[in-house]
Amino acid sequence: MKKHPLHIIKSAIVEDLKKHHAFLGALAEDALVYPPDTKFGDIALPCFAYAQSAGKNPAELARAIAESGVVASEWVSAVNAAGPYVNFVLKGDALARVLFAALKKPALFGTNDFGKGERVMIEYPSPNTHKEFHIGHVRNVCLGVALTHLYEASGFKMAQVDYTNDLGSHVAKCLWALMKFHKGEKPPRGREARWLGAVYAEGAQKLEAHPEYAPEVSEVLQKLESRDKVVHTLWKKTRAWSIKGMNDEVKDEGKKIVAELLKKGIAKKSQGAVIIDMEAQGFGIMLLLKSDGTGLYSTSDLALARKKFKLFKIDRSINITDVRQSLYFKQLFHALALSGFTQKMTHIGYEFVRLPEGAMASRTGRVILYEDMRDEIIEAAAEETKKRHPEWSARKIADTAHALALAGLKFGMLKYDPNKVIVFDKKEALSFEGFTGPYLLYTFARMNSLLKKTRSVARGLVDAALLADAHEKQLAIHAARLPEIVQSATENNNPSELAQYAYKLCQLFGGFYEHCPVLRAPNEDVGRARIALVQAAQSVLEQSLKLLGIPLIQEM
RNA sequence: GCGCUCGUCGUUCAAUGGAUAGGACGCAAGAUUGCGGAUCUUGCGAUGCAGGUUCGAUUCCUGCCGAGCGCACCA
Repeated sequence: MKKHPLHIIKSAIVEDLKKHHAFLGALAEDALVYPPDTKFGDIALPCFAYAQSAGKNPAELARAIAESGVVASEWVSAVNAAGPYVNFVLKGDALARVLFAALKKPALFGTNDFGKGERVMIEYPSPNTHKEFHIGHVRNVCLGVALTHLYEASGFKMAQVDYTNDLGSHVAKCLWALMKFHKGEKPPRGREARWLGAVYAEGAQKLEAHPEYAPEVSEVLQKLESRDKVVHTLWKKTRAWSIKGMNDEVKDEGKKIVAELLKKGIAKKSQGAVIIDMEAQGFGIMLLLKSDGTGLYSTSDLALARKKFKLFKIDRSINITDVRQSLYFKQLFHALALSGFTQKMTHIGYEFVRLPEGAMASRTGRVILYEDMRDEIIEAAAEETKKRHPEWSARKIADTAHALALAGLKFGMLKYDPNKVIVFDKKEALSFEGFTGPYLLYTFARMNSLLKKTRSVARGLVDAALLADAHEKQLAIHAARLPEIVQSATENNNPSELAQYAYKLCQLFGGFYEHCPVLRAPNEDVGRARIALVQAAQSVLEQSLKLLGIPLIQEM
C-alpha cells in the first residue's frame, strides 16, 4: 500500500490504540472518521462498535480510552472524549509536515494503487458520433472523461476504446487510390467495405513502390482536412460503406454466438424469435434475434463484448449511458456471464438533464444544443472579463472566457450524483458565483497571484509548527485528504465526490485567505510556512481540477 | 399490472445507521486606505405521510401519497 499523509497518522493512532486496548483488536484505519466540527478534534474514533466487547456503553468506553493516556504522541497533542467519540487533536505541525513531504511530487499526490494490475475499459459515446449534441450528451462525456482520469489515478491500466480515426492519412491513401486507379467504378453491392479494403491495400503497395506519388497523397489529405467538396463527398460515401461493413461483420459474428447459446440451451426460441428468459433474475426477457432471423443491437453487443474481452484482456468494463438503458445492460451482462465471462462489468446510468419547463424533446424543439449553450456562456464570460480587465487583448479575453465557460459547464455536470436528474437552468449556468466552476478557477487564480508576489520572500526552512491557526489546520487536513477522495470517487464511480471536495477546499482557502495574511504575516517564519501551505493547497486544487477534466487558467 | 430511480430550507444539491441535518442560489444585514469584492462574515429557512427494526433513522424494512423512467422483434 502506498502511504498517504493521513494514512501515516491514522495507522500510527490505530496501532497505538490496539497496543493499549485489547478489545480494539480488529480496529482498522478506516474506522477513524473526521469530526463534523474541528472544535471536537481533527480525527475521531466512534466507539459504538467496540462497546460490547469492552463491556461498557459507548460513552463510558470513549472516556476510558481518552483517559488511558495520549496515543501516537508523535502526531497527536490531545485526546478527549465527547459522548461516544474519542477525538484526537493533531499537533500543529503534524499534518503540514506529512502534507509538504507528500507534495514534493505533486503530480503523484492524489494517486493510489487500489487498481494496480487491473485493466479497465470505459466506454462512452464520443462527441463526434453525434450530430445533435445536446447538453444531456455533455453530461455523458464529462462523466466519461472524469472517470477515466480517476481510474488512471487509482492505478488501473486503461484499455483505450478504438475510435477509428477517420480523418487520418490512411483514409487519404485510400481515397487517393480510389480516385487514381478506380475512378467511376462501382463496388459490388453488399461488399463495399471489402472492396474498399482491397483498394486501400493496392494504394498502399503502389505508394511504397513509387515514392513519387507521395505529394499526391498529401494533397488529398490536405483537401480532406479543408473539406474540399469533391474529396469530402467521396469521404462521406466511403465512410458509410466501411461503417456498414463493420456493423454487418459484427452482426454476423453475433449471430454465431446466438447460435452457440441456443445449442447450449442458454437461449431458446419463443414466438419465432430467439430469447433468453431472465424472469427469474427479475430482468424480464432478453431478445437476441428477431423472428425473421435478423439481428438486433443485443446481437452486435454480444459480439463486441466478446471481442473486447479477448482482444484487450481487460478485467473490468464500464459502460456509461443514459439511465434508461439500465435494464438492457443488466440483461447483457447476465447473458455474458452465462456465456462464461467472469469479468467485472459495470453500467453507470446517469439521469437526464432536463429543462425547468420539462424534459428535453427534439420533437417539440425543446432542446438546448451544446454549441449554442457554450457560445452563450462564453459571451457572458467575455463581457464579465472585459469589465475587469479593459487592458487585456481581445485574444486573451477570448481565451479566458472560453476556459471559464468550459469550467462552468463541466463542473455543473459533475457536481451532482450521476443518478440525480439535473435541472438545467440557464440562469445558473451563466452564474459564476458560489458552487460553480468559475469559483474554483477564481480561487486558483488568486492563489497563483499571491504566490507570484511571494517570489521575493527569502526561502528557508519551513517550520510547519507555526501553522497553528484553526483556518490553517483545517485547510491542511482537507488538502491532505485528496488521495482518500480520489479512491472513494473511483470506487463509487462518482466524480461528484471529487467536485464537492475541490469546492470545499476553495471555501476553506477563502477563510484562510481572509484571516491569515501571507505577505504581511506577523513575522517572516510564519509567512514562509503560510506560503508553503498555499503552495500545497494550490497543488491539490490543480490536481483535482485536472482529474475532473477542467482546464486551468493562471488569471482571470 | 410488474420493476427500477427519486421525494431534505422558497429553489437547487450534501450528509459509511451516529456528534447541533451541511452548502449554493435567492432574501436581509455587514466587511478600519491591507495579499484579486467573480471574495468573505452574520441572519432567516427543510427531512412527503403513517407504521416498524435500533441505544440511535434523512439513511434500513412495510404501506400510502407524489414525480420520473423502463418492461419482446426499435436503436
